[in-house]
Amino acid sequence: MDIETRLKTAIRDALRAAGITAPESLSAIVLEHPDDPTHGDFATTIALVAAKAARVNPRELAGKLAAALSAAHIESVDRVETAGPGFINFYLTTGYFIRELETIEKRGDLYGNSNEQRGRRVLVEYTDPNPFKEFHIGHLMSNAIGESIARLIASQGAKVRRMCYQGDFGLHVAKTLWAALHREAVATGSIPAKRAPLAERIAFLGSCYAEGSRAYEDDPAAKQAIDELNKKIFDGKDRAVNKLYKLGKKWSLQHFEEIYAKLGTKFDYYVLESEVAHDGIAIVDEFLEKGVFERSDGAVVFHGEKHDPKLHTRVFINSQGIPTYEAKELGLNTKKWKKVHPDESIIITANEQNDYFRVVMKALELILPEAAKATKHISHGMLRFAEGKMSSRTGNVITGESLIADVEKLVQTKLALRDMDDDEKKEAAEIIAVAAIKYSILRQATSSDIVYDFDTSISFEGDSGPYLLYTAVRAQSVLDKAKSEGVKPKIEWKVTDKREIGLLERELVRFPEVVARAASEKAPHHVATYLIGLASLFNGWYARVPIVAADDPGSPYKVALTQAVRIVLANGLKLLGIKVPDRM
RNA sequence: GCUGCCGUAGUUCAAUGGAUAGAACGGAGGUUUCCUAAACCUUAAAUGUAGGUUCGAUUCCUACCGGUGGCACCA
Repeated sequence: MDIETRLKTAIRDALRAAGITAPESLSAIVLEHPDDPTHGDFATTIALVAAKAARVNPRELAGKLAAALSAAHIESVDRVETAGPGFINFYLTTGYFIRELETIEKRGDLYGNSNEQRGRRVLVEYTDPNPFKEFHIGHLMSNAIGESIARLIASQGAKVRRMCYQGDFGLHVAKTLWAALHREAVATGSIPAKRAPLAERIAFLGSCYAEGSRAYEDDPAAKQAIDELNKKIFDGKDRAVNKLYKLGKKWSLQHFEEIYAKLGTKFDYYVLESEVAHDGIAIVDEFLEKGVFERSDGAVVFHGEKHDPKLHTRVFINSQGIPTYEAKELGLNTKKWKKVHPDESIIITANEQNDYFRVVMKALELILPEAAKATKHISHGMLRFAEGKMSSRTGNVITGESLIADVEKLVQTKLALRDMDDDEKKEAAEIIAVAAIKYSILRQATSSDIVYDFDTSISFEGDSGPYLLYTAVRAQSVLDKAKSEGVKPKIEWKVTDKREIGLLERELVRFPEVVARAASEKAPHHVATYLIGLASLFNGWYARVPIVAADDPGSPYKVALTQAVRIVLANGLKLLGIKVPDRM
């Protein structure tokens, strides 16, 4: 039984003994860590909450409960005190912390994991870039958040599967291909050769998309031509169009694969929109007959507002018979259900899709209620410029790979003076750059926007990814020194020691609790916030205390503590999808 | 117009309804014969406005103000 369960059980027993109706579920008993360490390791406000119903003085009730809790001699609890208006504070024993430190060393890279979600199957869909369009920094955001949530859930014992849904169908493809064909026709540019570097071919597609989008909005003739081309692509009967379509798609997917590798994501499933489009139509047709969908102006629509006034009408099949994003979403989700049958199906997108998802999920609820029930849409904020929204339609975007490359260059200048060879520097620069970017995304709650500014968004100091890496690397170099000087880490504690369990030890042992919370709330920023606090405590301690000294009897313990810090930092960073370089 | 989300130091972010609102950057001042100064130490600085619920509100409710997203054939 863990310490929190022991405390909560004891609190419930004490309440009952005091003649107060105690909550049946332990989760209703709230334990917190006081901000001020002199208030103990755990505190509960149960006396404040229960006092009113019982019509007693909260301070008296707290005193009564504390006396009972004291008398109960809870394992690992040193003493119980009351404070303020009726707080009950618990102080843990030295032995508790020493045993936890031993657990860290013993469990190593498994420390922080649990079996809380064993047996559950969870599917996470994220990143979702579209072939023929750029992989922009919004996709970077979805990837960082999705990857971290996947790792967090897996750390709690669930079987996690990752899915990437890529939009290879739809108007954006027609716009891009139209511009490519148009350029050839008017001889203003030609399609790059196969031998051209991939980056050049991708840039070509991006500029075609921007050109096609402008034409679609400004030129009615072009709009008509693009709509017709969209139909041709969907029908798949025009050989020339098919050939160009397949080529562009291949380039895009190849390009995305390079980025996933750099970011450290491995998908279990790739689903293309073209694979679910026909299923989507079939579903909509079937439920059109059953009355879920209706015809309107030649299109097939779902009147969301008929089910919930907060919802609105959306088109599922347009008047040309082509399925929209909505119909494809239904095809995708029924496919997920058949293929993976998850207990929980998580979809991560930008929050501009919130209202869209509410409508589509309502439709799914009427079609496949079990699947709708298991599905959870998590949205993240937008990466935006101070001046406004980023849009690939206008070409006003920052691509994922250019951002990584720019940050890498900056990191290289900082590594210049280090005594490392070029390959080592290059490898470290890539790891550090990805860490800096991912951390800047994961440090805050996923729902809020990030206003992007290269100079301030990607930080190397203070509350940043590189700070965490630097701390982990520094801890490693202390461990290396200990090894070379023959100081072996040893967790030992004698009653006669004058040392005290410090803030560093107290913070270290809270890691599993933080991970559990981050996993259940699907909120990676809890891990990020925790790691910064831990790193800061370690750095402060490091600056004050010499760790490695052969003639210091306390040295083996301090080396062991350093090792525990290194383990927890590395494990936490891994949950954020961040690797630690050997040196930096 | 209807509707969703968000307003915390100069700036970017934290804070399961609890004790003195916590960091980072930037500002001011300091630390390197010693394990990586991408570090450390000291210091000034904040809950949009008005009500309400509560023993207790940054957190919940209402209104207003400001920002941002969505609202029919894009994704």
